[in-house]
Amino acid sequence: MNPQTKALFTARAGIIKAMAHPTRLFMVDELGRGEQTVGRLQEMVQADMSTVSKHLTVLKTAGIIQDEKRGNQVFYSLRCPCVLDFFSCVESVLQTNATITLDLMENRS
Amino acid sequence: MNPQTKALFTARAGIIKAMAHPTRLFMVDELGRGEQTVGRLQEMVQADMSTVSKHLTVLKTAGIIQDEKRGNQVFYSLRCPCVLDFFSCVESVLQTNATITLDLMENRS
DNA sequence: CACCTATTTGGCTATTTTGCCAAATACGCA
DNA sequence: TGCGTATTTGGCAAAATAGCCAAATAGGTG
Repeated sequence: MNPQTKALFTARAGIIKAMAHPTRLFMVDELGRGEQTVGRLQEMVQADMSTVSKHLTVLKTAGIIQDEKRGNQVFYSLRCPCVLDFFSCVESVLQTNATITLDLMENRS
Repeated sequence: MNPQTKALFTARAGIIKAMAHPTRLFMVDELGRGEQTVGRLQEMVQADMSTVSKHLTVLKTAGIIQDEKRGNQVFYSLRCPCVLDFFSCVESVLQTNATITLDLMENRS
């Protein structure tokens, strides 16, 4: 990998890494249904408010979500909704994994 | 997040996390062009053979790639080629990020 | 079997990531 | 200005990840 290729894949991996956490993935999924405040998201994921805020910062820094302050609160929304497309592939990988697991349990190929 | 939802998103994040590394992402991209041996991949990424092997194990454990031993060597290939679809969205996020950056530099909205 | 090539595994340190608490900041309102 | 609510930031300890070396394993061949 030459330096440019490496830089390219590091940048790409950065986007993916931002989604690579259960809480952040959940929030992306949730934001796919529309904007939410930090407080609402915190209720849903049941973690410390500061933890939620930091996760949101990670997603925002990656360019996946954006924020808008309105009055007292901050509304987050997806900036690139195409990230929702990840889910269908992820599901199919999980599906395949599950199928193989069953095959093994039942002594099939 | 109830326990089941949490388990679901942890599983989903696991797949994504496996791709969230420059070297692994590069290898997935490369495998999108066809199977490769560990040695060939190592030449391309220029890392220690054991490092490459471990990265491949991560991808394999996640169910993204599969291996097949033929004679002396091990051939890896994509198990779920849909992961290649990630790239187009990732590119569009990077593109959007770059655009915004330019806007900022030029004092536009 | 002895040797060579290809790959994986064990082990260890350095680095990064998480998540909590406490403190700071921002905003609206009396 | 002082107070209450919403959110971010600083700091830190625990956990997870990355990458290297050395050693082990597996296959092929003379």
